[in-house]
Amino acid sequence: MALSDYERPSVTTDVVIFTLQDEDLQVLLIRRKHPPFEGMWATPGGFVNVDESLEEAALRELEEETGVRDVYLEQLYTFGAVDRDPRGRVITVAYFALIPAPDIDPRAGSDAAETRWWSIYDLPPLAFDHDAILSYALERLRYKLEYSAVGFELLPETFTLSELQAAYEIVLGEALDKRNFRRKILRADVIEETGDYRTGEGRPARLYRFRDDAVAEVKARRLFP
Amino acid sequence: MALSDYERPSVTTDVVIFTLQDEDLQVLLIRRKHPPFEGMWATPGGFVNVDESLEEAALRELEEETGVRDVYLEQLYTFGAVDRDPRGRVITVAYFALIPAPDIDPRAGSDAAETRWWSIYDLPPLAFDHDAILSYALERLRYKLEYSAVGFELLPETFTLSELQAAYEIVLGEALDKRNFRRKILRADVIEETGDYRTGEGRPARLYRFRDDAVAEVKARRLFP
DNA sequence: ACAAAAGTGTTGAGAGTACACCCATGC
DNA sequence: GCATGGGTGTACTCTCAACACTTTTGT
Repeated sequence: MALSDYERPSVTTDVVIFTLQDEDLQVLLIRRKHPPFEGMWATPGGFVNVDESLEEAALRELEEETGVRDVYLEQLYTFGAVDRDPRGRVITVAYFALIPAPDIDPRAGSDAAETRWWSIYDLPPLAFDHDAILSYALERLRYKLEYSAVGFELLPETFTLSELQAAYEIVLGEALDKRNFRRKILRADVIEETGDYRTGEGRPARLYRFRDDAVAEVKARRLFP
Repeated sequence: MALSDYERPSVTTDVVIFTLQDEDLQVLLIRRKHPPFEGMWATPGGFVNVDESLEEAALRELEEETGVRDVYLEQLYTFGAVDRDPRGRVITVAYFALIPAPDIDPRAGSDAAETRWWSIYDLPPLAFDHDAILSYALERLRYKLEYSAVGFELLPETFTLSELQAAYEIVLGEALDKRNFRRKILRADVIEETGDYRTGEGRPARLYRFRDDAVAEVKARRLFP
């Protein structure tokens, strides 16, 4: 049985790139300047070369569009409906990336008329099945935020507890109690003081950093014992 | 940009098929009768046709090997390392399936010299990266068991609480407290009595069934409030 | 002095965990 | 009547959730 006996689908990766900006959770989208879906918006993505892994392809897309490397990247899901691309059979392996706000440097991609950030809560018309990809990415991000420490990937290296809490509130879409938040995160032992303070209006705030050696997954509450 | 401008990888689905049998968690494997990895064991899988979705391909593989339909099937992960298949670039979308013990009917597949069940805890040498696929599948199954109700998919339609507890113990690989298990599962309100009893040695046991309308996900304990 | 944001404790409710004996049936 | 598996309750600990005032700085 030779591999060449089969008609092959095309394989792409799409990367949902999240960041926090303007007190909002935003994603990077590219306006398509060719049919199909001309003028609609899409997540950065492209074909997987035969000599690169899926993750390498996703990282390449990410760097092409944002210039960033070494960011959080996680495989999300593989979308493979027969008719998801009218040009032919295209299977896409979706990833999501989290980048800290200051590292932003969007660039116009080769097949894009325009590249910009959009609020995840207020999206333009999307090409292909990218609405499903984005809503699943948001669901996964919220879920992971609740039982792991991915939230730090959206913040700069040092941050105040108020900034951290605001990040969680933006992503989760709900207000959190300040005292409970602080007690819980400090007890989780995943951050440490830098010793510095951030000044501004009001009382200066202690700065913290994420502890790289922290064990940041918490056991889920079991439905069954 | 035409789709044909790109050299395409091949795409397969592999299905990790779990069942409970002989007080053990088992997976269905096929002995390869052609190179590469001739004589080693592999999960059922095959190429995705251009006119079927990924899930349809996985269901087709599942039915070809076991004859079962309408079982629990969930996408696991997509494995896309460049060198995972020595014959060329093959990306595989892995699924896992849970089937109740009585529905077992393994059949010899076209490219298999032998098909049989193996304990997930005592596996033969595996082809490709199927050891990684199986260990990830077990991890995911255990994880889902703890916060959802997938465990019922491994049992027949009616079951006793002792049978349910034994299923959980086999999958999780640890003993559970009988009183706590019963209290928690009954309070979760996901099963109901059928009114019948199973007789045998000892006192007859109440039979239960899964409530289809049950809300079977429990909120994970949050790391952060 | 006042505006603005940082920081700090307690209490009540619910869930988890550990643990040992009686019950109903078949033989 | 005894062997076998089914079925039951309580006490302690820990985590969660709700809730308001004081502290430190800049202007």
